[in-house]
Amino acid sequence: MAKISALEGPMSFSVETLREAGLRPTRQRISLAKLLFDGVDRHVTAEALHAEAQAAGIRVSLATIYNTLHQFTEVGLLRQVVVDGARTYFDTNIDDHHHFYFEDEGDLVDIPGDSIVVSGLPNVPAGTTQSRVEVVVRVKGRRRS
Amino acid sequence: MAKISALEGPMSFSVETLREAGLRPTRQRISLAKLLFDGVDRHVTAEALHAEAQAAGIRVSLATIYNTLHQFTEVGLLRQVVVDGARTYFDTNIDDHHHFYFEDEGDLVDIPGDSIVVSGLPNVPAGTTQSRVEVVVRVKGRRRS
DNA sequence: TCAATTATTTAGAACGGTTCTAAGGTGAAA
DNA sequence: TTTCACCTTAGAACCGTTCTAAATAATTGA
Repeated sequence: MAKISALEGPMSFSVETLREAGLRPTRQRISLAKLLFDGVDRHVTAEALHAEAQAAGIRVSLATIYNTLHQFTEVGLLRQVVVDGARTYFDTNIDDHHHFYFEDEGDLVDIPGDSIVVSGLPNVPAGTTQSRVEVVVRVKGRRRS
Repeated sequence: MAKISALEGPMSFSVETLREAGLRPTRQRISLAKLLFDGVDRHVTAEALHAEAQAAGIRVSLATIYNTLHQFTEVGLLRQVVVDGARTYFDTNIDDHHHFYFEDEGDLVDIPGDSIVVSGLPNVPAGTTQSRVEVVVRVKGRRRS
């Protein structure tokens, strides 16, 4: 109880964020939040986050990874991105922005929000509301590094 | 190229186009092509096309539906659209265009190609080539009919 | 503090769309 | 026709994801 503060890292995330979202700050959620919100925008799949947690010595089941990713998405801490039918990506950048998707590598990269402008958007049909506009720039080939 | 079936009879489309694409004009492929390229742009899932074929009295297995949809996609007769992690949509409209996706109904609708303009696209990383830009306008709620 | 209460985690089973397998069927060249 | 490469098929396998129900952990209240 008194040691929770020792788990908090140097970044902006705090256990208060979880409490405010109505989520109990459990060991698993705190550890995963630390991995995810380390200050750098990230795109993760459930499997990838699970592997990363294992490697970091965090004991957490795959079911909890899925639960946590969905709960974080529900409370607006993450955003789900669909670019590949085979798996689901979660993005720690929840601001308006778009993506490069590297088809050959299955890798997703942010395009800064103010660079792309979409104009000429039609009105949505009566009875519906626009929830968001997604632009994916699909890219083939291997990046030079 | 996109609207051949609207200009020619469905029979000549099927056989000629399949031959040119290097695909044998089998009973199954011809029947499915007739369903798909009837002159109206369509978005189908494998399961939906299978059900439609059954209803039309066409004997074809689900495996063949999948094979055929992929082969048609490879030769440029169809385009694959990813909007929902749970299933794959195939679009008979292969021209440049974008989509409305009705999240509550799982339904995909074309937005005419010339209405939306995307500007400010960044250059793709060195070593890669842009394969396509996809815009999906996600919509919530139920359309009034 | 320490039950009592409630939320969370978990292993493993189940699920659903898609792909694979290997055996039989079919189209086309000669 | 014969031949053979291509195609179709049923059913099994696959794989990411969700579900289940039992164990565990966080919180509440006295």
